[in-house]
Amino acid sequence: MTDDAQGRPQVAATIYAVADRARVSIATVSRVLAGSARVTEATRRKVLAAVDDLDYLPSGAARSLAARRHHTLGLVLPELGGPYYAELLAGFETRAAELQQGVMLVIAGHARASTSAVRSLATRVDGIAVLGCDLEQLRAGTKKVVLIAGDDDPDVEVIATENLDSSRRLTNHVLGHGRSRLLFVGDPGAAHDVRERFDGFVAAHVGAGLEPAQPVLASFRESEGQGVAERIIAGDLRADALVCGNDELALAIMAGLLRAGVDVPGDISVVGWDDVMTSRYVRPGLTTVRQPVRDVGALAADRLHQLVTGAAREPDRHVLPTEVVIRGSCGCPENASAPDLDLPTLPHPQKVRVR
Amino acid sequence: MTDDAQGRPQVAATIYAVADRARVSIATVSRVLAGSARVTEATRRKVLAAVDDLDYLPSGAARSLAARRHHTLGLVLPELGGPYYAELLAGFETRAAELQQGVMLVIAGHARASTSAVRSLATRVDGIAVLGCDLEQLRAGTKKVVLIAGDDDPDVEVIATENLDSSRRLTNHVLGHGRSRLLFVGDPGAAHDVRERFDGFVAAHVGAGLEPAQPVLASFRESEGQGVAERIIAGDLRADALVCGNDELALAIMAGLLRAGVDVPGDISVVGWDDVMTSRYVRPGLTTVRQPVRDVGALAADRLHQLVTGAAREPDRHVLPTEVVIRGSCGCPENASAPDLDLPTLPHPQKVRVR
DNA sequence: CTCATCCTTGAAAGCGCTTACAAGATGCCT
DNA sequence: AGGCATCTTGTAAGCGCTTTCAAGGATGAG
Repeated sequence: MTDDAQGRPQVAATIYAVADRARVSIATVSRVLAGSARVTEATRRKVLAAVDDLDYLPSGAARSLAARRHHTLGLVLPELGGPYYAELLAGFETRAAELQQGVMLVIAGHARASTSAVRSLATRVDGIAVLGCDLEQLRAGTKKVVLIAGDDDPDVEVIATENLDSSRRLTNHVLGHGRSRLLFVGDPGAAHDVRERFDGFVAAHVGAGLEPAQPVLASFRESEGQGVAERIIAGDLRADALVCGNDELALAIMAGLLRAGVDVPGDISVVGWDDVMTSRYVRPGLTTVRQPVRDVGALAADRLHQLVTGAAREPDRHVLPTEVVIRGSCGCPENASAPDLDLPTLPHPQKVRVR
Repeated sequence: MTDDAQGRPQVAATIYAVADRARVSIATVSRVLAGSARVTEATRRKVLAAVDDLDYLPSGAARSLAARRHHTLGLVLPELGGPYYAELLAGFETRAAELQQGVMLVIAGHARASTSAVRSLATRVDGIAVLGCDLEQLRAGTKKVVLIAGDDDPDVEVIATENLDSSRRLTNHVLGHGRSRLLFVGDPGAAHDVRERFDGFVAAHVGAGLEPAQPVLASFRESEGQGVAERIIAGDLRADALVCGNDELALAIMAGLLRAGVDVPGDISVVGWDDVMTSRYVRPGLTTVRQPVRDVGALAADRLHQLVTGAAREPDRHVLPTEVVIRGSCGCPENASAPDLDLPTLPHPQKVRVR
């Protein structure tokens, strides 16, 4: 075994090399490294010294194979645009790290390629958390699964945020501004949580004795918001308030409207969902709904781990509360101090003078 | 072997079960699954049928152990706040997926816990890409390493974006607005790329025969920007232009300034770095520098894979070009059609009437 | 001093794959 | 028909660990 220019061995040391050097058996090395078994302090030190000398790093593959556990959790996300997914991922990773579990990420993107990606993911993790993707393929497997923001399913663990009621309250708030021609922008068929938001929109209308309009189908991208704004400006779509499925869409629409000289919220209210950073910075501030996204990620990792270790037996359903954040885009005075505005560490520019 | 309520086997099928069912040897199953070797069409179909019947999913651990390859790349990020890291990750994952490699993510966070996290990461991947974290521990290992946004190091692969020259140009642009008391906000000691941005700031001053001020130390968080804004308002800090290390900081400072009635860019110019979404939406639009973050991530995955497969032998250094994005916060008219403003798919609200 | 008891340590059997290597089957030519 | 090259398939030896089981040593009681 020769070393390279930097003087480090070309090939990684194995447990055998460590055992040899410490003059013990590989079983003892394994015990020391596992930390659990009873080993004399003297041998422990010998082994640790050898590990150190050789820069020994155990092979994860061999370990997983022998122990039948990967100590790794998988997360499948449809994309990584916007702060929503990043935040979720951060919560997931952080909790997983606390549980000493690694995290493998798959961005599902196009269904074709992702099927194989998810299958291959399943070969290297103990369990998988899935957001917004079809999991039919997983259903069949023996891996543990957690569905994030998925529909009710008694057979599967689900972590979701509250949508229906907050959407109803948000819609009611907009109606309370005297608006009567509201449009829901988003595709209720695209994801379960969007469906629930639309249902809340409908429920508020029904509660007020109004007829809800059909949803304006649009996916959650800024470019689509642009298109919606144009249709409104062109008179193609008539509304005095827009309840949007997420903030990106709402922001893009609002920007398009403002650019064309439409007064928001004077002529038309716009509200969103997610409370992204930009929503705090634009004028008028975007009224929206804040979800505990990080907590969702953390809880997903937590439950997945419990399912894997057997600490949890039955799949359960968890719904985390959300919070309506009132700013100016709905028609409220910008400096309204709604109770949910207190985010002490974040700036809430309110009486900004522009120009 | 009993099945559970849903009728799926409790324990995953192995290659032996598949071989038995297809009446072939495990070697043949392996060959069919690898897809490479020469196998009769008839046997191939038999095997594939058995695989299908049994819902066979190979064990990643066994596979990695036997083949001495994990087919997984690791990525170590310091955090996941803001769009920068998410974008990088997206580029990395996407490219890795194209190369049929899995991705394991570690958020380094606190050094203490992350040392063990990175060590354990190293046991399950073929190579590691690191951003902004100490890699002394990795240097010693036998794993391949790519440094993202790291300092020059002939021994290690480095992927970076151009900082010095674009920072010099950006600073010159601000100086061109007749500003003379510029402050750099950020901590050049915190990361190599911030150091380069500060160096560019200094270079521009030197080029103009001016004395550069000491940097205003601040980390890249909105809360710190708040503090800087307060110091300026209090007169604690005097400046007619702020060159900020990133957009979050610039946006928070600008918001704080505007809220206090300071005219941006009339009284004071503010520019940032990164071109985050919010920078396009705020008024005035934030003049900043756009980096090909996604490409950086993709290139990192690419090079790492090449290093692992041996397609690349020598560590190399890659510097990707950046682009100054002129908006209103530097003092330019908001509707200036600077050449780098053409982002056709993104809205650039320009003549927005607010209230 | 002897024997039972408790601890520490080692031997060895897998975990589920990949991959030389070898053997058998098939087809072609003379 | 026999001999040889070619192609397909099987045999078996690991890959580097964990973990059971058993052996040997140390310890204490009688």
